[in-house]
Amino acid sequence: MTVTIRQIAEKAGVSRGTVDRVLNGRSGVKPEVRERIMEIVDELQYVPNLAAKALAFNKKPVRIGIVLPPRDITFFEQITSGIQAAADELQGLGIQLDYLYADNRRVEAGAAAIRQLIDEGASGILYAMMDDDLIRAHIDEAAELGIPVVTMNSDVEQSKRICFVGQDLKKSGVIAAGLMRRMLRGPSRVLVITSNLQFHAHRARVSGFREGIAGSRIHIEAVIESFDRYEDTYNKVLMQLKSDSNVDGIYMATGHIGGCLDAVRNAGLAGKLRFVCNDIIPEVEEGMKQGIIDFTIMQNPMQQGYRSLRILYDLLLTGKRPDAEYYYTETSIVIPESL
Amino acid sequence: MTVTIRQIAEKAGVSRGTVDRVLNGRSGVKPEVRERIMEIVDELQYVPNLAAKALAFNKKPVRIGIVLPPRDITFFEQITSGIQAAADELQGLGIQLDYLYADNRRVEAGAAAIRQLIDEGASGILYAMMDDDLIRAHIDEAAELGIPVVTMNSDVEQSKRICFVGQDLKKSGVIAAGLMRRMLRGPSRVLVITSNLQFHAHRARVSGFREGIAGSRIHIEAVIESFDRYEDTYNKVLMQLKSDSNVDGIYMATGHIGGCLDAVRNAGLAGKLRFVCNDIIPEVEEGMKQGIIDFTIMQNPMQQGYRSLRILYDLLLTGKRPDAEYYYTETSIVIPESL
DNA sequence: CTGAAAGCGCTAACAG
DNA sequence: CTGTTAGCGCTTTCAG
Repeated sequence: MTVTIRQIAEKAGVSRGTVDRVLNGRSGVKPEVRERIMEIVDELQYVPNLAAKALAFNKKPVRIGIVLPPRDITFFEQITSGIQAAADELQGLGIQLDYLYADNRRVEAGAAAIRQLIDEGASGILYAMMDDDLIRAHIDEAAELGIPVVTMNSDVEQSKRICFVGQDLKKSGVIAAGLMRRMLRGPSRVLVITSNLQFHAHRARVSGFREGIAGSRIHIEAVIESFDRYEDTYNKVLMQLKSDSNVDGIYMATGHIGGCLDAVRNAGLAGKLRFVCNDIIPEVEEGMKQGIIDFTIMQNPMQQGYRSLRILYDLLLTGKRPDAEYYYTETSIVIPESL
Repeated sequence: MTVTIRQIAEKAGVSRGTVDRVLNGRSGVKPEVRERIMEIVDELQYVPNLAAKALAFNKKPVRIGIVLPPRDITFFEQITSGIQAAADELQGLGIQLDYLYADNRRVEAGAAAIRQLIDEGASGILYAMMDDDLIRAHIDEAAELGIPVVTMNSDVEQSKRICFVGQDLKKSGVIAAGLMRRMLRGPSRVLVITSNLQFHAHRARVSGFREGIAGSRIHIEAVIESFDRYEDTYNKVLMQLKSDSNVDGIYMATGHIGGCLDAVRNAGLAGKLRFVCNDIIPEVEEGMKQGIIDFTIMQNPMQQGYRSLRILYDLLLTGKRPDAEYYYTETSIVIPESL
């Protein structure tokens, strides 16, 4: 028989109201009573009934605020669809979602969104935008007020967020190396392209790649910093390919994929060198179809959205704290046939 | 404002009991009243509240029976863990799970399990065992009694099961071909190994592979039927490898992977030919570590378990019918680094 | 064929 | 500090 709050109350000789107070850490219970109740709870292995809880919450649903970049950024659509999937499952289980879209190039916009959610009395926040001191301060403020914040997709480091859900950048670098090793079996030279080595996040993939090729006969010819711009990427890669005729592969860790592909095309090397990159955007699909890109490595963005919301829900409704500070979503190897 | 059963009742001038009867298709409501209520339901876009429903069901939980092969088959552990994950989320939401482990080599055992669940009054059944006429008959019987059956992992074709959740065999063959193409760029010959071409399920991967290599310079040297046995596999593959010195790759569609790996080893070809197989079992991990196997293709078995239970839950508790007859779980490409 | 009422387990507001 | 009570929305039994 499943144990209820009422049984605990009877066994402890108190009312269920009191048990509820103890269970939810509300103040106003004599310490000794609290302790006795806790003992009984442990002993009976009480597990709260979700349906009952959710139903009771229906009067005043738990509000979860979601801060996202503008809707037109396609990458986030997938994340949003994951959030939506979780929301569908959680439909009618005592929550209400408030979406806030903020300009992701202005930190003030992100901060303002958090502020707004705090003011409106949100119970939890899902934040998927850039890292910055101002943002950090706002997240910490929410945390102080007891509003848990989950960062998603890109972390806000050193903040009081409850956990981060996103990709394992280093792992994707290691996988890229594994793929290269399978395609380039003899002594060979590869180019690694990244945005900006000053950022930890960008270095992670490159260092994973380095680790991954250790012990193989693959040599990194150069690491090119492209700063995410088409021009820089195109020019630097093209120059390298022209000056150096023995490049066997390219690992595009981060940066402007279009610029890189064009450089390969104009160097007349399309399909002649092995090419591994990340994520799937139209340019990548195109490049795969043309046989320029061999593999792309994906971080299940749907899963990111799904997990983030679930974590917040579980914390808010069942009190279950996330079991880790970092939740890495599945890293998968993709070829067009596997989509 | 969310609309409730009570509002519908008021608007229709009846009691909530009557609305409930209509909503759940129970008999004993005058046709005209039923119709009027249905109209209002549509008009108001009524969505039942899950928490309330689940809570009410708590008196007499919906019982879902799960028929699985014996616990010691490791492959099924992953499926079970997926079922468990769904069960955890559904904890306290009005269901109760009954696991039944049956000998998967005896159809009578599977049939008896279904019979038992029917007799014990299960509301839904998850079936993950072999296909057979006797099984089909039992599934159909359950279906007639209004007990939905979901087949998982391997389908029971032409039965009245509500849907099937499993892998897309053909797709995995196509992916295998895509991987081979990326590793074997020149004219090359591959061996395809399968269990038994008489079965549709086994032919599917092979035909997917054939499709996938179309237009490439890969040629299928031979399709070997191994009948899942170590001996057959070992002997046939070894013989082929010895008699034929120009095999560049092996696609192990189904069969005894251990036998095949040993044949490759003893032919002195470990690491010298490209090798793609399916799933991940200890032998495969070993083969990957030794550099014999390049890629393995996986069908997320956890997802199978998770989805299956969710589908049954949604059907039973919210009345949402599965949107498709076939649910294919994600097919993913795996190398050791990506695990 | 239909209505009324009790109850699923928990929360919250109000007394005391 | 603690007990009581009235719901949350739906199902189910018992009358009528």
